[in-house]
Amino acid sequence: MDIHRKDVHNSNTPALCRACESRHRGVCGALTSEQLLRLSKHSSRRTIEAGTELVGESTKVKSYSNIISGVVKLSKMMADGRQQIVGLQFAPDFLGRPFRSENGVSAEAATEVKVCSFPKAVMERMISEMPELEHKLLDQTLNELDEARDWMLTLGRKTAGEKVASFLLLIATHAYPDNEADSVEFELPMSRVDIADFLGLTMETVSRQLTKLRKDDVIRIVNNRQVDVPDIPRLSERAGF
Amino acid sequence: MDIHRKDVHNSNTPALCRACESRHRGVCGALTSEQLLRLSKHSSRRTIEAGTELVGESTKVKSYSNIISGVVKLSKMMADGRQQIVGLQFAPDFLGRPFRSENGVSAEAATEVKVCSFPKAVMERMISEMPELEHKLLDQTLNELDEARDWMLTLGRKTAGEKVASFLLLIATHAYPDNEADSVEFELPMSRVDIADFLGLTMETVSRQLTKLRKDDVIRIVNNRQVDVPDIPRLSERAGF
DNA sequence: CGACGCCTTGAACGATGTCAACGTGCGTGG
DNA sequence: CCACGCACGTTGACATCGTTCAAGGCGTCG
Repeated sequence: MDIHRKDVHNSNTPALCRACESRHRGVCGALTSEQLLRLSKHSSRRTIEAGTELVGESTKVKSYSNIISGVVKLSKMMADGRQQIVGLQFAPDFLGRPFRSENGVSAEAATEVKVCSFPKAVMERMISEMPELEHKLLDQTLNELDEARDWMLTLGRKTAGEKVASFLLLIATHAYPDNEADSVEFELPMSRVDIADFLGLTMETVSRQLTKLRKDDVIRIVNNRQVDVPDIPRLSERAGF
Repeated sequence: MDIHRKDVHNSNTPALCRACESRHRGVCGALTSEQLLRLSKHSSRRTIEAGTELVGESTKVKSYSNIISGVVKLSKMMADGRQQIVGLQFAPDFLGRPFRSENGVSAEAATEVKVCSFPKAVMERMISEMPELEHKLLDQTLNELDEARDWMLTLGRKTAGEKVASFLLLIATHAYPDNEADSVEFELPMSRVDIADFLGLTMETVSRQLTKLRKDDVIRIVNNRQVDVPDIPRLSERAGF
C-alpha cells in the first residue's frame, strides 16, 4: 500500500491510472509510473453492458484489455451452433491473445464489464521491451492453463450433479478470492443457458441439479441469480472432492 | 540451417546438444551456444520406457525437461480413481510447471520417451536472466492453452463418434505436423483405456466407435495400434468440422 | 392485462455406461 | 512346439443418466 500512496503524490502517474482499482494488480502491477504513463497515452476506459461481444471467434484482434470489473466469458462454437464456454475471466485478468492475429475464442461480457483497452501494437512493443511485463503475462497464462485443465477433468469425468456443484464453487472462490468462512452468498454472473454451456450440459439438467441441491439443503436459491451456500465443505463434497 | 552448420564447427556448442534433434526447436532454440553450454553442464539425457511416471500429481518438481522424442500424457485423477488426460506433449515441448512447487498434473510416458532434463534452480535462474527464454515459454504456454480450450469443446459438446474422430485427427496432425496429403497412416501412441481417459469416455465406447469408423470405411485398423486414414477430410467431417 | 424472457418440471427417448462373455496376440514354462 | 495364462481389445445385453420435447410457472415491462 506504500507504493499506492507514493503514486497518489507522484505527478507522473496518469490520472486515469491513479484512480484505477487495478493499478497494482494484473499486468499493470508490473509497470512503473513512467511506463504506465506511456501506455496510458493510448489507453481508454470503457464500460460494456452485459451481453456485448468484445472479440469475435475469428476476428482480427486490434486491441488488448485489462478487466477492471465484471465477468467475461470466453467461448467456442461449432458450425451447427453447439457452444462451449472455455473460460471465465475476472478482474484483473488480461484479455486478448498475444502474438496471434486470430483469436480462436470469442469473448462476451457476462455481466456489465469495465475494461481498460490499448492498441495491439503499443502493447506488443512494450511487451518486447519489458521482461517484467512478459513475466506477468506468462504467469497469468500458466494460471489459465491450470484452470483449463481442472475444467477438463470436470467436463470429461464428473456427473451432472458434480458439475453444477463445481461451478458454484468456482464462482464462490472467484467472487470472494480470500473468503475464509464456511459460508458465502453471491450472485451468479450468468444465465442457466450459459452455465449449461460452461458445463457441457443442457439448461434443463442444470436447473434440475440446482433444485436437487436446494432440496438437499446444500444451497438456498434466493432468486434466479442469488445463491446462498451455508456450508462450503458440503458443497465441495458434492463437487467430487 | 546455417546456424546449425555454424554450431557443428563451434567448439562452444556442447557435444550433448550438437547431436540433439531439438537443438533449434523449443526452448533451446532461444539459446546461444554459450547459454547452451551453461545449461548443458547440468543437463542429462535419459530414455524413459512407456508407462513410467515422470512427475506425480502432487509431488514437488525438482527438474524440468525438454521432450526429444515420444509422447507424454498429462493427467488428473479424482479421489475415487476417475481419471482424465488433460494434455499430450510431443517433441520439442517443454515439460514442467515453472514458478510453482506443486504440479497439479501427473506426467507419464505414453510411448518410449527421450528427454533432456535440468535442475529446477538452474532453469529458473536462466529464465529470469533471459527474456528470450521466457518468451519461448510464453509462446508454448499460449499454444497449450489454445489446445486445452479446443479440447474443452470436444469434451463438453461432441458426441462419442466425434470425439474419437477428433482424437485420430489430433494424433495424425501431431505425428506428421506438415503433412499436406489427404491420407496418413500412423501408430496410436496409447491404449484404448488411455484414449477413453482423454476423451471422457469408456474403453468400450471408444472401441465401438473405432469399429464404426472402420465399417464405414473412414479408417482402416491394421492392428490395435496401427491406423490408416485414406481420406482426412472425411475424418474431419466425422469430427464435427 | 397480456406478452415475453427466463426458468422449472414432467414424460419419453436415446446415447453412453456397466457388466459379462468372448476373441486375439504374445510370452512363458512345460 | 504346444498349452496356458495374461493383457488388451471387441461385442452383446441391459441399465442409467442426461437429453429432448412439451407444458406450465414466475416476474417484468409495455
